[in-house]
Amino acid sequence: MNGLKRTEYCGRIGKKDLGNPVTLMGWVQSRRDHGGVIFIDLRDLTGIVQVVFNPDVSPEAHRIAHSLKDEYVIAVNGTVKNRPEDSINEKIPTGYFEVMVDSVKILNESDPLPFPIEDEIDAGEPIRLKYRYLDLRRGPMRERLIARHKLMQTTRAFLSGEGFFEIETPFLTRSTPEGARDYLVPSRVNPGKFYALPQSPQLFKQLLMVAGFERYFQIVKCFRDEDLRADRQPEFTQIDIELSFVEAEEVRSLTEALLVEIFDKVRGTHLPQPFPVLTYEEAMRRFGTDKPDLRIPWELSDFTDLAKEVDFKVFRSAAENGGLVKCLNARLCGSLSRKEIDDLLEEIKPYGAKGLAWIKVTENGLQSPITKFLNKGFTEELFKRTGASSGDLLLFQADTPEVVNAALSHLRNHLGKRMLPVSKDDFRPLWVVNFPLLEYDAEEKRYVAMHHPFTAPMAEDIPLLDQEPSKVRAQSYDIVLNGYEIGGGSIRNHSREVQYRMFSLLNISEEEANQKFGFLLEALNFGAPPHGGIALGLDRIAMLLSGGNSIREVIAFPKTQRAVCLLTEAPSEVSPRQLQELYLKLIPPRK
RNA sequence: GGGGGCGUAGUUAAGUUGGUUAUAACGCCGGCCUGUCACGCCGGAGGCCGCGAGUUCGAGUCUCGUCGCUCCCGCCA
Repeated sequence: MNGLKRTEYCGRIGKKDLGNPVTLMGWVQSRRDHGGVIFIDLRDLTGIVQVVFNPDVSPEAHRIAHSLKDEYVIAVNGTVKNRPEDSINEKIPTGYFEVMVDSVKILNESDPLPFPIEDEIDAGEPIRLKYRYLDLRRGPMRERLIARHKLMQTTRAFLSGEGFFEIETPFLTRSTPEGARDYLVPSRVNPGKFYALPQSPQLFKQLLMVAGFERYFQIVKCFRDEDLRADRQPEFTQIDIELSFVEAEEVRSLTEALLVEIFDKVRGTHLPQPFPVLTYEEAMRRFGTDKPDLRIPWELSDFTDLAKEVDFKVFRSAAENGGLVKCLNARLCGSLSRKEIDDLLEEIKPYGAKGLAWIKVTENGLQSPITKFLNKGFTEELFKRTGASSGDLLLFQADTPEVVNAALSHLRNHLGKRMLPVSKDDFRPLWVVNFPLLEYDAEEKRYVAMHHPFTAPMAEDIPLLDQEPSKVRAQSYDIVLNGYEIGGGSIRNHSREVQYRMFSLLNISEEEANQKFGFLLEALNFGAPPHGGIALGLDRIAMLLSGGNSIREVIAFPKTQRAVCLLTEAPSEVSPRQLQELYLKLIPPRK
């Protein structure tokens, strides 16, 4: 840069600089050439300031300014001046000042851009991802990544202050059964063997508890080779926490304090404590989901008992065959037209819904195609259980419990966000606790762990492990915010016996358990303290903090839904030589 | 694995019942302009209508297939 030294940032030019010489460096945001005087908005990390090239002040600088184009990188020397009174720009923080340029140096040129560097942009996501380094020059992207930085720094400061140690764990580790599909890494020095990238540092953090660190945390990448969603990337970041000598309540109150601190420090939002705590059973009953969005003040009510008595076949057969009949009271949605209500069925078909029964509550009574089937007892209870009043819309599902809950909770979210003033500045956290320890996997014909296989059952449910495994509740907890699961954890099994019982319920023999998890099981034999922890989804928290709809917006270099990086074009083919070194041979994909 | 939406200049979009040379805005290139800040004015270039078949005298438009992006279901302990 020929010994040039920047003396101030563009966004920080102010009264203090008036009359002083400054050297600024940055990018050409825009050029306004009046034939005579030329204005440039110069941008750096901190903002923009107008720099002025006047041929009467410096003919040489003015000549160079003619050749400047968008996103050229330049250094300017000049003097800070007040703008003429009629030229003040109130829209930018430096709008009262400008820099009259004496000399300018072009540090680098730029090709014409694929899209403009502006806050509001209408370019599509693919082009933004291909040129992510340009997309990240835009103010909103910069702010989101800076907020993410603050989130990480706040977390580190808070947890360090609480006596936690940040300890790294391996990325090249062993593949274990259960859970998500692993990303595998072939080992060159061990032909035919593979590492797996961790789905989470779960086992290592438990080993750190056995090692006596008592309080561990890590901000760490995790890898899961599963299909992507707006809130799911194949590599994502967790705030991973584990503590010894604690029970669930302590992990929860620590997590609450951390989240309160994060929301305060990063966006100045106060989260009221304590967070509500719902059992899994209660969440499913009242909201039909284990991650309800509490910004929507609607609940479900159960009519399965009464449905057995009514003359409406859809209701009665569901109720008699182990299904559920539930109702969502979409308050004040009675204004929806017949067609709008019919269209709702399309919304819930993906969840297996086959129909949608509805009742409008009007001042003149109930209006519905199904009231003629309902007996008096049913309609009386209708008001009691749903709290319905005039103007409300009651939506019914009668089907298997899974379909009923999925469909109604989707309608609750869908209609709630459409009909209610649900704000992204409104944050409603809650805990959902005591999930079932196990769920039956019909495909594999065995139980699988709902959280993970190291989760401890609730002490009072241990007797049920043999008779009714599906009724056993876990000492587990999810933290939910505005309909997103932003974290989950549990108290772990520190007893080797209980851990073996868990494996046997999962249909994993003692021999297999020893082979695959032997290192953990053995560690439990050497004075493992009672311990538990939680993992928070940093990307999702960052997304919610910045009001986004996708975690891609808070990840510097995210992947597309096909798990491709449009910037680097990863994944890519590799050379035959690389494959040979790894003793790998490709099999063409089945058609 | 399945369902929905989208794919047309560099970018974002329009494009009628299938019909002449595929439009517009921004951007880009050239010229003019000494107080603009979405600067303004004049002129110009720029197209594999995602790709491939098919129907048709004729396809951006209709059909089938395929690829890509996206949202969702399954999947994600």
